[in-house]
Amino acid sequence: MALRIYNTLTRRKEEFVTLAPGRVAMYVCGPNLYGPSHVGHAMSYLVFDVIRRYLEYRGYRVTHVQNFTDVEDRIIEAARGEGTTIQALAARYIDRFLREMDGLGVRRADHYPRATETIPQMVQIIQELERRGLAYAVDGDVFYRVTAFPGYGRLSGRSLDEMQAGARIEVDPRKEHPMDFVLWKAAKPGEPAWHSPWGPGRPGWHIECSAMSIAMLGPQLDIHGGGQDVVFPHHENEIAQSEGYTGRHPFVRFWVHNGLLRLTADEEKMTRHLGNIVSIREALRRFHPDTIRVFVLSSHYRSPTLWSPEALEAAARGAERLRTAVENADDLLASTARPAAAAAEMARPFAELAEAAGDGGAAIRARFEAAMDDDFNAPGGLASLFDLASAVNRAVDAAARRRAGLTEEQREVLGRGVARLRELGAVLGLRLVATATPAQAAALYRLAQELSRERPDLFDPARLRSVPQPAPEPAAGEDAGSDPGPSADVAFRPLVEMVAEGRVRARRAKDWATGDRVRARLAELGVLLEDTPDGFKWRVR
RNA sequence: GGCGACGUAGCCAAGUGGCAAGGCAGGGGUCUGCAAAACCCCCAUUCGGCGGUUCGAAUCCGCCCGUCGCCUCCA
Repeated sequence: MALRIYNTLTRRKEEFVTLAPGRVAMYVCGPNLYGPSHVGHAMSYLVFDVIRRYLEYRGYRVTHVQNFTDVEDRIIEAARGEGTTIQALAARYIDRFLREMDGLGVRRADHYPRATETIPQMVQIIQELERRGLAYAVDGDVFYRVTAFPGYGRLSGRSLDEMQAGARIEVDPRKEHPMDFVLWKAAKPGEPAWHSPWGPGRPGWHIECSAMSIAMLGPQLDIHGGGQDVVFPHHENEIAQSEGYTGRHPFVRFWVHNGLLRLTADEEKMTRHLGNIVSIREALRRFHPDTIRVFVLSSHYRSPTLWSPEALEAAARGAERLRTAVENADDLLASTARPAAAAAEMARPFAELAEAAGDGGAAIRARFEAAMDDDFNAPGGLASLFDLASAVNRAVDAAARRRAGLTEEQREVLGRGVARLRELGAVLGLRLVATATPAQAAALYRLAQELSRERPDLFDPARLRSVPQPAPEPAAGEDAGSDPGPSADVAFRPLVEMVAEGRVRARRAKDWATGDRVRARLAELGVLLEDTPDGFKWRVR
């Protein structure tokens, strides 16, 4: 079956055909670097990360370009407010942005062009537009002449007349038409400026994406992405600029726009100037990256979505379900203690798992691809993963009920099931590996200290001293701490094991009260201890 | 005001003509010292409302109600 993608330009799903066979040129509008990014940005970049991963899974070679807007009114304003330069401000937020993307598991783009590094190309484009009668200069400013570009308004589905009628802002009287937009701004005193044929100035916002995408990917793109809020005017203007300059049509084959995130039901979209945001850093402190992904992928990328505690909690439980299936299957595959048994009760779940994990028409892979081929229907793809996890769980459960080890064949089937779950999970960017947050590691260390002080007979103080102390928990406060991602695993494992083994000693002595108390304390930290016939198991929420 | 989306169980959410995926929550059971996880069973005769087209509609058409986006910086 062929991949179909909804194209904002045509308002239809269209079969995905690339300009060059097997290759995809994809440009995604990146952040303006005037401040920290929020989970609305994260949602957009997660969506395009999954699109990129799926295209690569489908065999395309994707060149993924994402820009950084590092000169713009707000950045200048923010830098001035902090008494720093736009360069220093941009450098700081780029560094932070990339760490946050890493924390979310967003794969890095192939190129991250920056507006300030593309000024000569912008000047060249503006000059050419001027030469072609598509732009005009007034007092050091240069405007785009929208009436000279026939297709203006097509992407956003509106006509110049409508927009003129609905205009709500004061129009610069120097503009020939109210919808003309600025390509180049004359510098005001004290502002960063570059030399140009029109005098010192800086680029307008829209021109940078035309210049950067043409410079990195050529005159035509396969996919250009962004949030639905940049359809107009940003992307509309990009078409006018790029096609006006290159004369090539279409500038973009597929315009892909994600729906916007809202913070609460009675508020509008999450946006920095309204202040109704949850920063990516804050989200990563509170949630496993898989939780954030499952949340985002639970609704279709074009639907508007609500960032709600209930939905995040459901996503956390869902991510945990997938992760637990992988962990439990791995544990069974790793254990060799029990004799293999090909019990009759085990035949059916293993046969069903074999089918689900295979490559036939009823297999999970086929369902996954059918969903993703239909305009990246990630909720459908995710649903198929849950069904695969259930099949894995049923096989593991059958073996557990028989208290049986696995035959070679069963081992092979289960191994294939888990491998498939990991493989398709990775296409959605899911790690399916538990990670603890720095806060959890710090709290666990305190618990271990407390226990070894109270009951040194059970919880060995010498052992605690041999465990590296985790980095202190970053203070609350937006800019505190430099690392947003979960990174505490090194110190975490020995700590959990030290505490859990002490609890084993207590339980061996039938001291259920101590055992239950320790389990409850760990649970408060998000560490779940489970007792199995083969000893304890633990996992992180 | 103009343009465009959307409205599916307690919550989140797929499904765009043939008897309503999946997740979370909830109820009952198996397992367990107690738990947890997992497994089994149950949980929308119904898809905002009213009409229409059709043998047949959540899915197509019309009207109404509600929500959201864009029209201005914005992922």
